[in-house]
Amino acid sequence: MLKDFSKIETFFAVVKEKSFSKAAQALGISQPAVTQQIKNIEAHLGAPIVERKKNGTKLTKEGKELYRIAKRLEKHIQKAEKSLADALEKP
Amino acid sequence: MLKDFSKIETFFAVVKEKSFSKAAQALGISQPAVTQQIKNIEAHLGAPIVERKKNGTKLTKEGKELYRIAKRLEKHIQKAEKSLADALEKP
DNA sequence: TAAAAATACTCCATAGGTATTTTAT
DNA sequence: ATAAAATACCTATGGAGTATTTTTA
Repeated sequence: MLKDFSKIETFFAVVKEKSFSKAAQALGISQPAVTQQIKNIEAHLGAPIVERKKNGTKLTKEGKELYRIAKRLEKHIQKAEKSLADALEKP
Repeated sequence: MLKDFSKIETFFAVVKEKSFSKAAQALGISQPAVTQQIKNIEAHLGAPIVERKKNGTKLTKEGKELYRIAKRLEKHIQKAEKSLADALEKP
């Protein structure tokens, strides 16, 4: 699941924007695409991760756990990407 | 790049098996699929990562760097997956 | 009733398959 | 000569788009 991290970034955008449509705008994709990716994640986890409200979205308990864990992993990925870039571009 | 880690796992299989066709067998996919994924990675990095020999494969300098960095990241991903599973299944 | 999300399709890109050719020992 | 990788081609799946309908504050 966390292996295809690009889907998780859609989730991050939803959390940040507190809205599916604003997340879509921020990501430059359509709102249904955001809906679909969030649904994919929820199907995979077997639990809803965000409550959809008209005024905004709110994370469920599971959503909060995912956020916490995925944010931590994101840092490691970024560090690894940087290590790789350094290793390949320096010599 | 490291965000879609499943491709990297094909690379790991090639390293472990020292062969594209054996890696394919181990992964349950075809040999051309392995070739394609390795080529994708090489195109992305702008450098070859494995030398293809009839008797076996050998990592290039860049391949060794990728291996080292990706293996490290793999541990973090596994830890994150476990944390997630624990967080969702325990309550 | 007016926004935001969900649904229903359609389309396209990419991953993977089979068959075959090329390469290196 | 033979085993392994590359190439050529085809297919299918999944991600994303547009249009529309359903929610909920």
